[in-house]
Amino acid sequence: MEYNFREIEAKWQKKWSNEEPFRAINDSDKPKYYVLSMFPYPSGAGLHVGHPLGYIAGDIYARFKRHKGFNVLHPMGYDSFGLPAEQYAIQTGQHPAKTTDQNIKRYREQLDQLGFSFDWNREVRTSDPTYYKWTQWVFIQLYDSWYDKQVDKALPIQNLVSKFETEGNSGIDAVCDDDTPRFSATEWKHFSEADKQRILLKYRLTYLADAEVNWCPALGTVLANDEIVNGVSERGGHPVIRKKMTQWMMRITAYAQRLLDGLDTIDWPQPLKDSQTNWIGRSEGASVSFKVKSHDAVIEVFTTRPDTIFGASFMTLAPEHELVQKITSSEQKAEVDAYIEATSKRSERDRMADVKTISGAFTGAYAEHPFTKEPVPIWIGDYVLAGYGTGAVMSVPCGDQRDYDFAKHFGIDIPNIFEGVDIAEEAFVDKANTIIANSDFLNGLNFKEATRKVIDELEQLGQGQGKINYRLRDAVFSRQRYWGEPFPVYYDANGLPQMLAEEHLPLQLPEVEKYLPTETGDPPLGNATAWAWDTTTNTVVSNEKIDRIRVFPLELNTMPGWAGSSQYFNRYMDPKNDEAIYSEEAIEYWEDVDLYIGGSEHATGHLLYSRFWQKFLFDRGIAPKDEFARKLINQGMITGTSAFVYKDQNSNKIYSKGLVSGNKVNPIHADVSFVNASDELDVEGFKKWRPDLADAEYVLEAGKFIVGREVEKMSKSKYNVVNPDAICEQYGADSLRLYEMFLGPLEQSKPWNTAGITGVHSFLKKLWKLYLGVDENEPTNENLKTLHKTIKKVEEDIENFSFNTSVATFMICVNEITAQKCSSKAVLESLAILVSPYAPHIAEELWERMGHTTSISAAAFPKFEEKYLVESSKEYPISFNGKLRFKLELPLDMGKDDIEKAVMAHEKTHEQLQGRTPKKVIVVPGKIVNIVG
RNA sequence: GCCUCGGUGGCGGAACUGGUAGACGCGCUGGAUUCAAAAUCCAGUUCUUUCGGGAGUGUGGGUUCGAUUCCCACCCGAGGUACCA
Repeated sequence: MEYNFREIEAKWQKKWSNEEPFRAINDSDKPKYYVLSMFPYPSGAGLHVGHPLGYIAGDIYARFKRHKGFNVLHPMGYDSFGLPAEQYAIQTGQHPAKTTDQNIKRYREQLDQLGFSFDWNREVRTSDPTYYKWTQWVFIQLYDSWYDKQVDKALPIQNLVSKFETEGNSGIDAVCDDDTPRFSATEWKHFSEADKQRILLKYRLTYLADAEVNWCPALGTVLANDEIVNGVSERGGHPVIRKKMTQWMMRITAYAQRLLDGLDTIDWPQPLKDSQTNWIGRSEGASVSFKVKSHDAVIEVFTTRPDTIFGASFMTLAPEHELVQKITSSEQKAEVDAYIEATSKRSERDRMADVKTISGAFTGAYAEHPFTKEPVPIWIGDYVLAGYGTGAVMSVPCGDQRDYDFAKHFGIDIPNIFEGVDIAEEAFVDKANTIIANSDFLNGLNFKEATRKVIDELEQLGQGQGKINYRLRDAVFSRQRYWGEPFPVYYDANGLPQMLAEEHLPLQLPEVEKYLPTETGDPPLGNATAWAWDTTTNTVVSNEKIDRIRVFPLELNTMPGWAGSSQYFNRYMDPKNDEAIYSEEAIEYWEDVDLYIGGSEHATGHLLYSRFWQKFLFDRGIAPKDEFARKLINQGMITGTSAFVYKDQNSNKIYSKGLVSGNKVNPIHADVSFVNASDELDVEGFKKWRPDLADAEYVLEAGKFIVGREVEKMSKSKYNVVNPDAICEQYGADSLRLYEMFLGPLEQSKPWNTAGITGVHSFLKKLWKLYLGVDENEPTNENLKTLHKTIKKVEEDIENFSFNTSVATFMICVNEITAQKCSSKAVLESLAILVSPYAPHIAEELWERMGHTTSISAAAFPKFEEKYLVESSKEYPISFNGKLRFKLELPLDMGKDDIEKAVMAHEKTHEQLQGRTPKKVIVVPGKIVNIVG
């Protein structure tokens, strides 16, 4: 009886889809376990062999947990709003919903054929109105909240309004815009309704602001910082410029400290935590205000080195700093203007790429040093960023390399304020070894002491205080795109935003003729003819009806890609609930994700925003946990193994790899499907694929054409993409699952090489054969030893996410049991359960053939019993000076002294020693004997 | 530059708290079976060797009876980040 994987896999996939054994229930006596793999964006290209890696690992874990008696939630869905579908719509006119649907179908087929135990009843799609209703709902909750620093949490905005009514805002410590005015309760009461709304916008956790944003002209939208890589858009690699626009913003900065602190409470990979830490960029220091001489102005600076304040020999402002125009002297005006003009022409990318060139201009103005009262010249320079801190620095050339370089370049004084340090060549930046000198009351103090002291003194003067600064900026939440969640917002007669009431959600995406921005430069939703909100009927109506009395224009922007993915893990808990984002019972039961698996590329995007939303939901009592995922694993990338042929530059010859040397050649990618396990090229196939190279002369070696191989990212353009469909067709899903795991540690990146799959495939065939003559015989001790050794190792491996070593363990087990000619049902049943998380189809089939009528997925995991592994003797390695010389079988219960006697009496020991007396004999019972001397 | 992770046969990789380096698989070599091939099975496969042995986990040092494992310095590769004051 052959192992017919095609028949078996089709049979069980159908059965699982009909009988739904993986349906999770929200109420169970069993302990819960929530395994989640990051949901995919359904791209048109479908899955390649690298994509399922994390899904397979998650599926193995989910299946294992079911065997262990847990009620497992293991859902899957689609992050189905996004740019590619919209770009495609722009090109072809096809509605993104349509292409997205097609792509999802294709994804589902591919996922289904891999045998995942997803609970498809819980599928979510971010582009589905029943889903984005709740994305809009969370947005409204954010809008209706402010952040109270005193209790360090988000509170309802109504609570802030009552405070304003009784005490104004002077006693309130809130996260708000910098330009928020002070007002009393009486003043508040006299504000117009519109002014009240404007004030509240300065406090809301999502708010409208004129922000400097990253505008990508090619994509016609703004981008968040994490969507820009090396100064160009992450998608498409288009240039990005700075532009001031009115945008929805998320006040994520309110959570900066908690996002940092929370990292200590979750089991996430260190590199991921590090990149979030860097992204948040906390720095501790002081803010200092410098008075500007002969102007009524102060310059606020933030510094992490207030201890070096006596070394400040100039100040530098960002060219965009608002004071520049005001304080520049008439003599310097021409130079300053020219400099500002020049920097504004340089793109962000230029400025980033070129960090070597030092440039700047003197404003002609002077600040006053807070302590010495000496004049400090004020410069502008583009090395100071407008967007960080206050856009101004106190420049201490002896203590900061950039200030040092700037001072050297422009011939500015470099006073030395460090004890026993030479600054002739470079600045001294070593905080830990700093002793301050030439600094009045700070002399002789170290960094910590001096910092504390100077902050005290600044506070006395009223010119500064200790401050913590974060690099993290509030997140731009508007996108000028069509294919995203519409904001549940209309603009009233004052042009102020108003939220739709919860009961009118979802606000559905309108139909448009074109997916491009309008002629007037409005976002694509500006093309919609019916995109106005009638406040009497609470429906979307034609734009013609807009009267700004009852009918108002709706927001034209849509939400960014990360909106939908910031709460999907919670929505899975109760995905069909139409009354609430999820029921209280559901979230009380599932609480949070126990295991989250996904790529590390989401470190500063999805994973940071989701943590922010979760903390917010927690503050507002909507979620019971303030971190959504306890443990997270980043699966490594599967890279491709590209194949090359070598075309001679001077002739029409194409060389096999071994014949290249000495010839000038151009390597040309060959599609990996034409290459076999021994790196031989199917030349005829290749010629058909590349007709332009069909008439070339192919120079073979030993009758074969051998390709060169190189590991590269798996991509269409490198012709190294391997499709899982083809693998499933040829070897089956179980083989693919095993092989993906067998490649190496889950978290490492590793190259794909289809050739190796024959190993796991023949393992499955051997496994299958074992079950052809199952009998009721009692297992021997040897059988049980093999089995229990395997149970122990596999269980440990799964718990450590070391799936590659389990596969090796299965192979060893099957090899041993085959050699033992064991066909005992007791052993084989256990083995089938062990294998089933990895290769579920074959396991189900074998299980059924052994007479079971219920799914193996519900069977209890075999219990490991130590007693079968107890050995009576040990083959001791006997080494001399740490080098193994021979082995000696001795009883395990033999004592140290007896072992030494037995070893010393052995003839091979005498041979080794050749009459010498050993200096020392190390005996570690049960481990090793080492003879020294 | 900084942060993080990694470096072991021809290849992917294994080695628990320091204790027999190279498990398992691919590939390769030889053999069996076959008219032949596929498939399957058996044996071998770190390098070197005068067949006794010798060397060996990126490099150099250190700790130890003993180091792939711990410590120091360096080299290389991958990822992240970068005028962040």
